[in-house]
Amino acid sequence: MSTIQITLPDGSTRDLESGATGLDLATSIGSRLAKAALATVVDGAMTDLSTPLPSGSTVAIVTEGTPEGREVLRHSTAHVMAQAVTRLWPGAHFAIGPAIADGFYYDFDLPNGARFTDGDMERIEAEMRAIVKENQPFVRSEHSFDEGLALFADQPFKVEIIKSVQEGSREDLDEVGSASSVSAYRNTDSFVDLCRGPHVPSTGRLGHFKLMRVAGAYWRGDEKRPQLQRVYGTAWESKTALEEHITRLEEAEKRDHRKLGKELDLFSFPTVLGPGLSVFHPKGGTIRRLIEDYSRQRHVEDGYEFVNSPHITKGELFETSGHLEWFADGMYPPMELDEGQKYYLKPMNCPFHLLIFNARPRSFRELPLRLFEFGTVYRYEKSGVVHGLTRVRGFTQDDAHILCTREQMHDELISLLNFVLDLLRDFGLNDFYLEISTRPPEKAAGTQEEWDEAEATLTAVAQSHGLELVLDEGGGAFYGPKISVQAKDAIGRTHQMSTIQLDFQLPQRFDSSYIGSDNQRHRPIMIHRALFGSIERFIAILIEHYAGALPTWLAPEQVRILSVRNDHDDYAWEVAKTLKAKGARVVVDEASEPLGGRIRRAKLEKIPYILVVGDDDVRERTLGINARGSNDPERGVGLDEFVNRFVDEVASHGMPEGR
RNA sequence: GCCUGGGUAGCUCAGUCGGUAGAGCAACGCACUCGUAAUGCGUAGGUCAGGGGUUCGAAUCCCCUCUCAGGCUCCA
Repeated sequence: MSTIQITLPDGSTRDLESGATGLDLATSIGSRLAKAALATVVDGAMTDLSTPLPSGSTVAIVTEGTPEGREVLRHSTAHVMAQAVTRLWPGAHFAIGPAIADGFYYDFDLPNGARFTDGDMERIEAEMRAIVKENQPFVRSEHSFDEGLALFADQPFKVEIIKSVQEGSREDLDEVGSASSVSAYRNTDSFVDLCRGPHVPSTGRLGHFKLMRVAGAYWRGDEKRPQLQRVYGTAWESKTALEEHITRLEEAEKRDHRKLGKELDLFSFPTVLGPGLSVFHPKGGTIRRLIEDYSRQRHVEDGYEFVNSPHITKGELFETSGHLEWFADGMYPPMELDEGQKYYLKPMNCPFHLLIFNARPRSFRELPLRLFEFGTVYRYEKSGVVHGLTRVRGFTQDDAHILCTREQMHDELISLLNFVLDLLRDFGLNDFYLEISTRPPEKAAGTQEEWDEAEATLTAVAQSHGLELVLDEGGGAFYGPKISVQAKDAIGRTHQMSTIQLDFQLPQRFDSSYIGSDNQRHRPIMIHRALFGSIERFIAILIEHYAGALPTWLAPEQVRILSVRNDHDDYAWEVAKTLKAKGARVVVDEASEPLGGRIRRAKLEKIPYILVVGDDDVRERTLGINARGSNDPERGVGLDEFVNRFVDEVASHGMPEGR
């Protein structure tokens, strides 16, 4: 018997009998590894544990609990679900079933137009558990295209995939395995699925899964093609990992800004207004005012000019800008006046800012001109897409347009990105990465040099911040490249925050120009930028980031003072007066009901500081401090000491020290 | 826009087989005056999302509309 030599990831080598598989390799290393093994990576490509290893290859064992291991496990679980569905609904067609973040899905088309209901989830799960118990093997086979078409003759979606690969489409290569043949995995005589693999050795290796929901999904993601039913599930390597995942979902749900917005009385969506239209209540309005005030202050410091524009305009403006040509679907239909004049609600502020620029001849000496506005815009989002404050039909952008010369573009972008990151950090968002969208391959406004310079500058600036940079090749709009700042929140979700977009197009459409030092007219470059994106969305992200416990400087109510008995009320009001003189937002809650109940209510409202004043405090001019996040009140703190602490914390944008 | 599931008091929810509407919290009133996460008693609060239908009788069954949630598509 000949032997083969295998190199392990650590560089060591092992000799195995010819024909040895990944499982043999794992077994030769240790029984625990063999038990945890799910698949192998042979020279960088994932294969099944049962595939014979080629001599001289470098092999890594994929184990449970690793990202690759989970992917294999989830993908295999998707197959089990497809089998379960075909058992329960004979004749069901299945389309595509990949592993995704935290789980998997599979798309189905049930016979006779049948639909899944929520109650079916349990039935399918039970059938899946039976399949797991049967410990069916995953057996790989390779076929020619014709064999593949015959094998899946009763599965039209699979046939379509095979045919499209056969015709040279690369889109479905991942499903099939290669451009010259198709691979399939068989679990039983009656269930086989087209698949690239790899899979776990047998269904007995699975089991820690849960079906989450059913949803409609278009075949091929195309709105015009039939809608299939997608079943989502989550799957993990152990019961503990599954439970932890469920707990994380519950945690995210607790942070949901729509839920907290209601509980904390910040904003609402009165149904009489229509979908995607919000009202801010006093507390939410306070948060909003604080965010806007701070933003205004920073913009003044950074050399922005404040402008203002109306919410409606004649259609001509958006004809000039091109919005009516390209973006009409996203706009509210026009209001038509008696004379036939059409007025539109504005979906964007940029054309107005260009009118301001164009209002009189501009000199190069005025550039860069930075025009800022909290501009409220209206977009007719499709009814199914509105979501809390993050996707609405009426919202306010912290919108600015910078008009500058091409020579100024570089420095302007550098200072702009610094400004953005600095501002976001002031709100406690610290974990960023950047995404750069570059020149689209087909048509693009502006010269190649302008694009190159803009892209190089954006890249250099991003790198100078040491931030992770994701390239969105060719993803820019035709009128200019874009950089967007993605921020990770406290539980690791990413949100698109700021966008900085260069525009080589709009100044041309509006025939904007400035007079250069050469006494000639020149076309300015325009930079669109919104740092919060929209204030509504930014508030939503902050609420979720902080789980509603906003830092003291942003808390609508910062301090609540509770008197122990009514004869402490006067002192409570005196403390309130002292704090208000320092700008604090304070409420006094007099002793009309027991202290415990008042403490509880204030805690539920996530107020940063609850101050309790009783006999000792009136006598000594002190306070009892119950800070948010703490269940261990501090007694006998001097009033002046607290005031200083509070003022420092607000100035530094800090949080209460909940011990 | 499409698919699936919802909509009962301000909030969170219960409501059996189709038989005439319930709880807790919040609100309001009275009493209680208390040192760190729920004081007690009482009062009031409903077009069961809206409209239509079936029925002796509808929160409950059927249809339409509105709206919300989760997805899909979309997000220049």
